[in-house]
Amino acid sequence: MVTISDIASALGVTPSTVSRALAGSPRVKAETRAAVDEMARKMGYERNIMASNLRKGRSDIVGVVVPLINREFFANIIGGAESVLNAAGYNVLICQTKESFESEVKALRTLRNYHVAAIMISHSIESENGDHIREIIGERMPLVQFDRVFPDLPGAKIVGENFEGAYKATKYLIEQGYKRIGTLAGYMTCLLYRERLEGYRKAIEDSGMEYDESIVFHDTIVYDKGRESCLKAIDAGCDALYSAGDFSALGAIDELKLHGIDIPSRFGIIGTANESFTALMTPSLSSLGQHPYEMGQAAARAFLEGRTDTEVIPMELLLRQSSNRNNDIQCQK
Amino acid sequence: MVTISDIASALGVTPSTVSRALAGSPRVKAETRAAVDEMARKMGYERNIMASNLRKGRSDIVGVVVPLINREFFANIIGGAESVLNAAGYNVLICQTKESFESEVKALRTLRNYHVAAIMISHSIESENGDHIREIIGERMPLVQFDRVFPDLPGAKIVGENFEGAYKATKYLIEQGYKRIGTLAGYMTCLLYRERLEGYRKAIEDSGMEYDESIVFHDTIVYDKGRESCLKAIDAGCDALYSAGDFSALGAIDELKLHGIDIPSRFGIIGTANESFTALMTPSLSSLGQHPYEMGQAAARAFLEGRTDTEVIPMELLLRQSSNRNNDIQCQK
DNA sequence: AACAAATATACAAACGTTTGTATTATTCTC
DNA sequence: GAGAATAATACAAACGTTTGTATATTTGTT
Repeated sequence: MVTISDIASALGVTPSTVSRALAGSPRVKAETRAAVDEMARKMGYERNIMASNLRKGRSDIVGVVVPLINREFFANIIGGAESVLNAAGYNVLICQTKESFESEVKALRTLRNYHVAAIMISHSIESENGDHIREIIGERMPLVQFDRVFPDLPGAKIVGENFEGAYKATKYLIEQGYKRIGTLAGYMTCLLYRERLEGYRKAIEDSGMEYDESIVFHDTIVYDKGRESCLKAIDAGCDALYSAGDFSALGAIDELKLHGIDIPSRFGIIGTANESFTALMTPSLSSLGQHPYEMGQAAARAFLEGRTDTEVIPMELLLRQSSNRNNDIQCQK
Repeated sequence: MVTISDIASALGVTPSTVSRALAGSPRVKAETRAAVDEMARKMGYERNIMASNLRKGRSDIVGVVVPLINREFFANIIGGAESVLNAAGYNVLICQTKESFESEVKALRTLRNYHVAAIMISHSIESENGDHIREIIGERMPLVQFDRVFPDLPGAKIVGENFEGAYKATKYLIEQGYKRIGTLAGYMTCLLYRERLEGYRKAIEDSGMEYDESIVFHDTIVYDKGRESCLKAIDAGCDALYSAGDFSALGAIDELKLHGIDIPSRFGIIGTANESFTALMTPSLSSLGQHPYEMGQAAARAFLEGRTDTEVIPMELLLRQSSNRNNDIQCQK
């Protein structure tokens, strides 16, 4: 590996001059800089980032911790964050926790050992509070939380418009004439699911219906749970569901198909997250879309600008067949 | 930040002893080691990986370069690689090229500057050969290529069973009684698409059909191209397509629906990659499934074991509705 | 008890940068 | 052309580890 010292001795100058030349410092003469650049190119020099970071006492790595990397939602968040961070000269180290608390602790430790420039995290389902995060990253490391956030932690937060979104989705089901609307509500340890549930509740109550605990299905976010809870919902006389996730909505649809219950004429359903399969299935699944790419960008910008406020990213109700009882919309992709 | 020197002075020993104690070296007395561990824990010490790596002249980061992170196929490869690498004490730095040659060069440079332990790459579509890879990473950096590989580069290669897979898929369409089978063939700059095309060709010729260039559609791997080429295929009298990708197959299906051509009775289609939407759409799309998770694991193991051979991962034909003309299979998920 | 062998720790250099300070070379002013 | 001001470069320490060698301590042998 060729170092700045190699370049320095090749040119008969000192490493410090080479370092400054490569950094474009005005303290080195233009012709010297040119000579250094030329020699660096010729010798195939590439700066050792570790050494550089060590000396500078900082890193150009931003650590991103997500529950699952193969969820489109998170993959797109990472993509958005990456685009902004790369442009600002940062690299992204991705850790996935697979929804495990233990993995999350391990990931945070690793990132801390790298002395990363910042940590961006969406916590795992198993994490009930942010104590471990606070404890591991300390006071000085910039922290940005996105999507799943612990409100009591310091630092910026980028969240979806969960309350309003769930309100809109539920309201829409009501307007379509569905009479008994349940919800697949997700994990109550996560603020965002609590908010969605509140939005659902408000919509129900605002339209004079009764909020009925017996058709609120908790912890329902994966496919199997969706099927299971849908069966209970059918038995409880529901004719619609607002699901706080797309995968549970998918399970519900398969369960409905199994029972020969037509969607959307006899049963309506709206999911959340706008995973790409929602548009492709039959019937296509209406979904409360997030904007993950923008969310990732916002998280990155919050770090770059040193902000510590909470930013709310709008959610958009994407209407497809699964909730189109009155057949009054053109189905979009 | 607390360093080994802090621990050392707190205990009245030298940093070297602390370093050895923490590394579990037999050169330090058991009680000293215990004291050091205790003090490290008490002071909240975490090793500075940058300094460690710099001194040791090596890194515990493995760089993974993929075209797109939000493709399930690649996300699962990353997941597989990560599981093996994490267990071996490595961390994974992910770069996505978005199919751009320029980004690929930049990513490789970055990883080289980090002096990563190894580079695992699936090259972008724009990369026509591996010269830039060879040039940037030099002789000494371990290289593992997966899925999209340049055969002339040194190092391990993990590839799908492309020829056999495409052969199987095409053969199956023939056995279902389709008479004029075209192919959405992908990019001929990629070896894997050339191999799939060869498999298709062999299957066609083996069954006494004529290999017809006019129904081989190149560069067809994204949705829009799939639609476009499918239209041409219809005009050319095709009644089936083997698509080297799932997204192009999806486009084709939408085009067929638009023309009211029933699938699978009047037109059969099989895609490749087993993206999860294939099982969810209607009609569900038969697909030549890869095993990306296993592929990622294999790539990681090839690096860990220092292998430089080529490993072939089987492909599995997943039969669903889109090719089920004779209605002779139970549709699986 | 004296010496060798072993064990345990200390010393110091090194990894490749960056950067504050010191030194030398150049330009300007009168 | 002497002195001041400025520009350009050199020197050296530092970032936090690791590790080869040297030193000090303990143990074992006769």
